[in-house]
Amino acid sequence: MSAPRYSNVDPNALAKHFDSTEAEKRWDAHWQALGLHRWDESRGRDETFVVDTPPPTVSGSLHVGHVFSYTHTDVIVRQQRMRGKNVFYPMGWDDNGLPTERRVQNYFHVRCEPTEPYVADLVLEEASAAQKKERPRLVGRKNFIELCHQLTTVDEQAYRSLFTRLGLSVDWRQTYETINDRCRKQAQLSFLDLHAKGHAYLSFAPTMWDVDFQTAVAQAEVQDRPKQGHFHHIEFTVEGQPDTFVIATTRPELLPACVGVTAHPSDARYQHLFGKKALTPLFGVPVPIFPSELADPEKGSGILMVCTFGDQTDVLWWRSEKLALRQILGKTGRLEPLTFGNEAYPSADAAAANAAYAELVGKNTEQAKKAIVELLRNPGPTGRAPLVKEPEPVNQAVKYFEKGDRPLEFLSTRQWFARLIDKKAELLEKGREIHWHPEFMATRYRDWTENLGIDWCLSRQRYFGVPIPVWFPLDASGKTDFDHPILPTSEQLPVDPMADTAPGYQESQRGQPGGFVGETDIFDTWFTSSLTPQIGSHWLLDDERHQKLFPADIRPQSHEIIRTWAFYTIAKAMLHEDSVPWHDVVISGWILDPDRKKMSKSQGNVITPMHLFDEHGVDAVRYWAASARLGADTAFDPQVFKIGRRLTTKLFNAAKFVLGHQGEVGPITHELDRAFVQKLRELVEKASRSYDDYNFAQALQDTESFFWTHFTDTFLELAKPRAWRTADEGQKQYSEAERSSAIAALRLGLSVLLRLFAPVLPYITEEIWSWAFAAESGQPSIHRAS
RNA sequence: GGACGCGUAGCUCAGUUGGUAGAGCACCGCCUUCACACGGCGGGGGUCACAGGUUCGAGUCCUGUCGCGUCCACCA
Repeated sequence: MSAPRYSNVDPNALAKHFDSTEAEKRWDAHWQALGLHRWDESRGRDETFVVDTPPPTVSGSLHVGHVFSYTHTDVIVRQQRMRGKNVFYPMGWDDNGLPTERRVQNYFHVRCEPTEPYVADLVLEEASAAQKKERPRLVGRKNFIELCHQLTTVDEQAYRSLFTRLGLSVDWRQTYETINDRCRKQAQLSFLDLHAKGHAYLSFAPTMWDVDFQTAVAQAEVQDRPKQGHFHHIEFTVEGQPDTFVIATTRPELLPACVGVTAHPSDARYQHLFGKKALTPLFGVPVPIFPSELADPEKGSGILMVCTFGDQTDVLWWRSEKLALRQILGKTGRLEPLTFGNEAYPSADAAAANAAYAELVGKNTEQAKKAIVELLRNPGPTGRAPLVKEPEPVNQAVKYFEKGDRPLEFLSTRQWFARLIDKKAELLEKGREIHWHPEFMATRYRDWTENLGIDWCLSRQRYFGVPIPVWFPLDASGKTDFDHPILPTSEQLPVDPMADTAPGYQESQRGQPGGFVGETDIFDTWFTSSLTPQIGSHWLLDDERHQKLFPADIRPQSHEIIRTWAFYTIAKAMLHEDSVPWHDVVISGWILDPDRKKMSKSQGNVITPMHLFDEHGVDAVRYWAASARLGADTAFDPQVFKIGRRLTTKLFNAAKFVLGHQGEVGPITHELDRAFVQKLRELVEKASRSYDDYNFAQALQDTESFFWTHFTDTFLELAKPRAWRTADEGQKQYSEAERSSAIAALRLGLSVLLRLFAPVLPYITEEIWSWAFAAESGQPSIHRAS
């Protein structure tokens, strides 16, 4: 048995300082040559670690928040790889949705018009200022998608170079764009599966509608914003009675859409009115007065009008009381032409009602509000003005589309939904099967799921996105038969029903009586995003691969999209395969600027990340990111980069010392050395436990603290005399055994600490590893050393 | 209005099952000794948001209050 060989370095041959930029390039190339980050598809599920990477929205803007959260994932991934796991770490680009749609429209000065035919050889450049003054060019959906590819390819490159520079150990062979053929196919397969299982349905029902984007929106895309409104106190009369009462409303313009009046059943002021009919002022429309527990006697006058539709509660009352549908608002948010005195809009005085409505028609809600207030100032049937006093300001919370500028309206439109309300119990159960990091984030999922009010509205009336793969037959009179949708086979996907012919028909039959029409709507972008685990695993396209990659191990994401991305992903996995999509969710916090505000582009406080790498070194930036606990918001603090930098420098210098000693390395026999090794062992156990719990911040802190306190400040100084083995001025002369024990302990300590630091500081640790340990261990990269 | 998180040194943050308050930065002083001045050694600095409670003992557990943040909430 030959003595093990040990490699040394000549400290004088090494650079005085660690050149991080040069090392980053060198080791990136090394890892690429080794294929270090590649997923090995031949290995089984149990030895594989699968990441459901968040596909960033490709819009060309990158900020330090990306650096922060993606580093968290990479630290976890690198640790798993060192544990011997076969890592599947893909990258997706989310180029499906409104941000891309807007950017492409702007850049090329085009508009998507699904009815436009496809132009095979369309070549467009960035539009000039002069071109942008003209009308935008109309292009078909397929051309629009191609333009999207053209533009996002550039953006993807920018993202990739940032992520590469950051040292993300992504397997770049596993990339996808959410709008590419395969993802569109998988989204449409998902729909076919939901439809076949009865989870997807078509409904003509009131849904939340954005009048600017002119599309339906889902509950998850809605946010409340404070808004100042005005209470308008309006007097109603009662049919066949002398009674009157006053309602308070912030939306007087919906008076023509009033279909009922309600108050709390125990409200003594109004009990005598229940069962009677009220007559609306100006329009003289008789509407039922009914009691409802949902009416709050404390709000306004305690009695209110129900309109189609002022808000979500109106929808509830409309359903439960089977009230009439009088929809005055059109999809553009303006009051549509209609006639009072017919069955839908009955009136005691049709002529007066139509005259009043003529003042409102064509106006938007704000304009109509002003106009109707003026009308209500005129004397009514009682001889008094229905507007009994001047409007009073009131603060209210109003629902907006998260990307919209005007309040949402409730319109009755045709939409596709996925059934979720009746599956809350199962959804909650799946949420409990998943481990949330930090744990309290599970509450957000639970609360959202428990309070879900409406099914998932899947359809959007937009142009760019994944088309809903459905056609409808037209009957002999040319009327659309929505009850018998025509679906493609899975082999035909992806399809665009506006461009592709319905199965069993000729293209010439499009729009003709007895022919067909294509569904114009596209999917909610979350419909595709909620499939990222299945997109990674090639669900329904490659069964063997799917078995090896699904469910995934971790889903990294931020907390504000628990109700959307996490929720819908859980819902999809449950509906499709009755499975969880992943076992663990790791939630990164936000980066706050020094004033504790969230960094965002719109607030102009974004710090672009690239220069941080040049200035501090990638390892130092990663150190900053990894110092933050999962779920905790962190202030942007350049001071922490400096600490990270100091750590890499110290590692560099300590390694120079430890590995600079020539000669044999003996067994660890000295008492001091054995004590050190014992402490080292305890550190490894503790840090490993932390890493296993995805608590890398704790592992880093413990390792760092040990490194400074026990290694450099204490043990290294204690071991120095023996390592040098000098006998200056009467000092003790150490034996060869004492010397070689010290060297062995120092090398062991360094090698262990390097490996504990490696997930966070991949470059400096790889650099030092290469000096000696790579040759000794036969493992050319520390990132595979266990 | 509800839920969740946070509140510890001037700043950024740790504080495991309760057991005498910690680190780094910043500040002050000393030291160029052969891994490192991108260092080392030493020092000052805190009513642990506030008020009660449990306990021999509370930064830690319980209750309440205040402040900050996030998410949610039926627009009268």
